[in-house]
Amino acid sequence: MYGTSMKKRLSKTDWLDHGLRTLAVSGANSLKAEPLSRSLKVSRGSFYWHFKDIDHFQTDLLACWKKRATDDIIAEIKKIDGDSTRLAALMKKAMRGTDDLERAIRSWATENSAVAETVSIVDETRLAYLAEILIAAGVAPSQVRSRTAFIYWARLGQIMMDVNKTELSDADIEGLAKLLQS
Amino acid sequence: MYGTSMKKRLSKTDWLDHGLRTLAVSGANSLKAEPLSRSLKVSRGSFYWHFKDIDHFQTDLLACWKKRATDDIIAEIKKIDGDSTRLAALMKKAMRGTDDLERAIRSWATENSAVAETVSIVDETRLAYLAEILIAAGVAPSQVRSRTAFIYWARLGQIMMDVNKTELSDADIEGLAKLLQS
DNA sequence: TATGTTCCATACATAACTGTATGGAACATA
DNA sequence: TATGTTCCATACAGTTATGTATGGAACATA
Repeated sequence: MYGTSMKKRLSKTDWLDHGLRTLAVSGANSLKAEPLSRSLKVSRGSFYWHFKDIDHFQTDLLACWKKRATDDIIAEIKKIDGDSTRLAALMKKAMRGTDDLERAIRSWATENSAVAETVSIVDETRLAYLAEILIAAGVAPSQVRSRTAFIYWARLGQIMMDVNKTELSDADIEGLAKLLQS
Repeated sequence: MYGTSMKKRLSKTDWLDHGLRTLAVSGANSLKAEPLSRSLKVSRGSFYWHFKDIDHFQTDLLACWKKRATDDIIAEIKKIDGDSTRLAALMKKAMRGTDDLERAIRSWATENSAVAETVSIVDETRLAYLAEILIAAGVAPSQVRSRTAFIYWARLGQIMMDVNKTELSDADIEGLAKLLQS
């Protein structure tokens, strides 16, 4: 039992999971029937049984990511009561490390308008959540919109930078958070 | 005399200019000999006369962008004396609008390590420039690194967002700049 | 206008991927 | 174990790209 599972036959979900992994690791250019089949050690017959064509596969994949991203936000919102209302706490969790899948999705969105559309919707959800945090932190209403955008952009940009040479320390984040909620 | 120039024969520079335009408009996936030749209304014979192969073309294209990006920074630095030393002034110029070429380059870098390498170098140059601005603005040395990174990330993230639904007003930027140089 | 250089068209061989059609294997269940 | 359903392999046709080889057009200059 080496590798990832020893199942003989694949489900649609198997394909989509593998698709998301591939997207994160190799980018949207690798979302093709032939290479995907190879890496799953099956023929394209399997792919074309589960999906009508590449477009449908990518559409399903995108929906899969959207649901996942949205669920994550909802889970975060449910935790808003104690600690996480503080901006610094959120930033210490979110403003660090890499996110290959997010980065790949962003890159994909640059060349695919359907992806861009979905990404835009997810952005709205996240921005709304972040705005709530700022409001709860007591940021003046007139400042909420711009600061929310600024923080969100910053995380995005951080994700797009290849290596994170500039890892933020706790003190760094506390300093920034203090500014941004003043 | 319609369209872009009526020259009969193309130079290497013509090809590279067209490459950068294509990159900005259609993304790195369109940097292929066949489509590029089509849109220039010549055969691939022209392409393969000027460039050994696709890799060499892309390498030249990347060098072209790097030089341009670096020159831009140098030009900015030369202007540091009056107005531009103020962070707000810089942000009013830089933190607005779209930048399709930059966005396409970033997306490209996600899937091509050579591109990522070059982008990383350009990032360093820009970050160093931005840090100078913050220092000149009187930001405490201990805060310079994290705030520089934060601002740079924010511009990057802004570029990666498809439409700029959240355009910053002068007041927004002045507010943010005031925070970030305090 | 003759000539060498620069640039391009065309034809060919090769590779990777798409999508379809068809037969058959694997599986669950009666 | 018989049977219908689910899943996959294989073979084929078509598309789009790469890179090379070769001949010839366009150009500058003597």
